[in-house]
Amino acid sequence: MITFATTKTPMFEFENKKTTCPDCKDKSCAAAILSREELEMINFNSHESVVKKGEIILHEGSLTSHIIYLKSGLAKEFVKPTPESEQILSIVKEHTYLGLSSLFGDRINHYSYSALEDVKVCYIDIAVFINLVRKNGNFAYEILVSVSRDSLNNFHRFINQLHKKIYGRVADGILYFSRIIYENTTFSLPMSRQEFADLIGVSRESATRVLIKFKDEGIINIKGHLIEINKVELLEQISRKG
Amino acid sequence: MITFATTKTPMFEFENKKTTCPDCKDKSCAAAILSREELEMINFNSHESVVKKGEIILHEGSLTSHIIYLKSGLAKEFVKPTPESEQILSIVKEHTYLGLSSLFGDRINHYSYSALEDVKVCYIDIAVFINLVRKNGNFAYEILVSVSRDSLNNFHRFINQLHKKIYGRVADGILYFSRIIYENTTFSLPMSRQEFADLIGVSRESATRVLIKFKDEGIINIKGHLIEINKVELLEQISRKG
DNA sequence: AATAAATTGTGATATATATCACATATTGTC
DNA sequence: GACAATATGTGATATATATCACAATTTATT
Repeated sequence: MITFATTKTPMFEFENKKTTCPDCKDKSCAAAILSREELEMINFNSHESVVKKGEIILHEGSLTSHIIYLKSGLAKEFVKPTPESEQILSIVKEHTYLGLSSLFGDRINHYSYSALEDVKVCYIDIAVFINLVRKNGNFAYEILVSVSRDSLNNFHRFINQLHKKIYGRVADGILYFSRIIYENTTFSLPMSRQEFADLIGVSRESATRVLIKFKDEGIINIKGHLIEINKVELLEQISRKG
Repeated sequence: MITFATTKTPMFEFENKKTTCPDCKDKSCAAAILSREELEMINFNSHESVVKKGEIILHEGSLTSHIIYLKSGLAKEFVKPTPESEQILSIVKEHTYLGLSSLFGDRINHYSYSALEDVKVCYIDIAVFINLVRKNGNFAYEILVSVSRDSLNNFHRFINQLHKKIYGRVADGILYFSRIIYENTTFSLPMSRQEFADLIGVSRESATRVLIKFKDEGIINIKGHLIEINKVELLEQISRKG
């Protein structure tokens, strides 16, 4: 059996865990197929924590010491191409591992993650995690499915982004929150206009202009962060056209 | 042990294999750790073929029946956002599996692949491949490493593309072929100007203008498809600046 | 509740690149 | 080798969006 480098101690203190891994109701699909013994092993080598809105969960460039599981809440995955600009790659929902591709890629975190609202995370020792992958092919298969689906989803969004003009991008962004994140035509945008612009790859002023135009045209209603889609089909058409 | 749906018969005839899998000198890193028995099992359930330049290896939208291994040559991975436009996502070198993320994602091919020159490919039955993943955690781990690294590499290119202007994109494109594909400052671009433009996400005329400008400024030499980089540091600076 | 800081929305202007048209060069087919 | 088809390079023009400046609004802090 292969073992790995010792894990690094996180810099901040953990809250005591309220639920053990075997009894956890927020397991990932992959974890759900693990045996009780395997879950106990994870339980013994992991910690749960609450991260407050706006706080960094994982830094780009840092060494992966733990695999981080987003138990509840929303986070944003982003990079800073320059010190004063930020590009948001995707929004991460609950029941998702953060940085899997970085872990298996080269052990360095390629993206940063921060909490968009107060979130619960579990830090799982990577030696234990990797050992489970190597020993349990079915578990490895489920992790492969996760990494693959994340990759496909994010690629599709990037491909769309690359060939669409600003109206299509704004429409895509709105539909992303409606369809993928909240599964509702009414939702509260969990970020500033600047962050929304960073997600869809346009300037803040341009994003605001188009949002206001969609509002003036009755396609959506806006009240601060609250967004309500009135004309779904029209928005989808704008999304398709680009 | 779990087994999967029967594989579909490929539409075209295979050439007889010249080398068995255990004796193959072009194995992937993952395949290199398989036992002789496991390699014999793959050998028994796979075929080798030559695909000519310009021919499609795998169609977007098709159902995955085989995992395809690029034994030698170059291919391009692309999508067609509209019937008359094409976006090249990446260039695939030899010793790479095609469409791994689609296989593990949802069994439908999300991208198309075509040969940029005559290539050799092996078609491996996916039931056998997936069975090996489930049974051999170390093999699964290596496949995870492959999928993760592909994902990281392609994401980085997309992130760069999204925030760079045209000069940075052309510089990136040239350096991509020099550093990643050919590992040489002199190489023959294995595609038309239109395809190069499709890879970096600009119009054909704009790509040509910048290439000619780089040539006029002595940064590169161009002779048809042949490109020679004269000022690597300057090109890298342009690449960084975007 | 007052105040400071940050965010948002708007107007004006600058600029980067796409698009269009077309001549020339290169490649493929017979 | 001749000819057709495709690719390339260039000039002119259109257009989309970024940038800048700043007033108004909202949020955070005390």
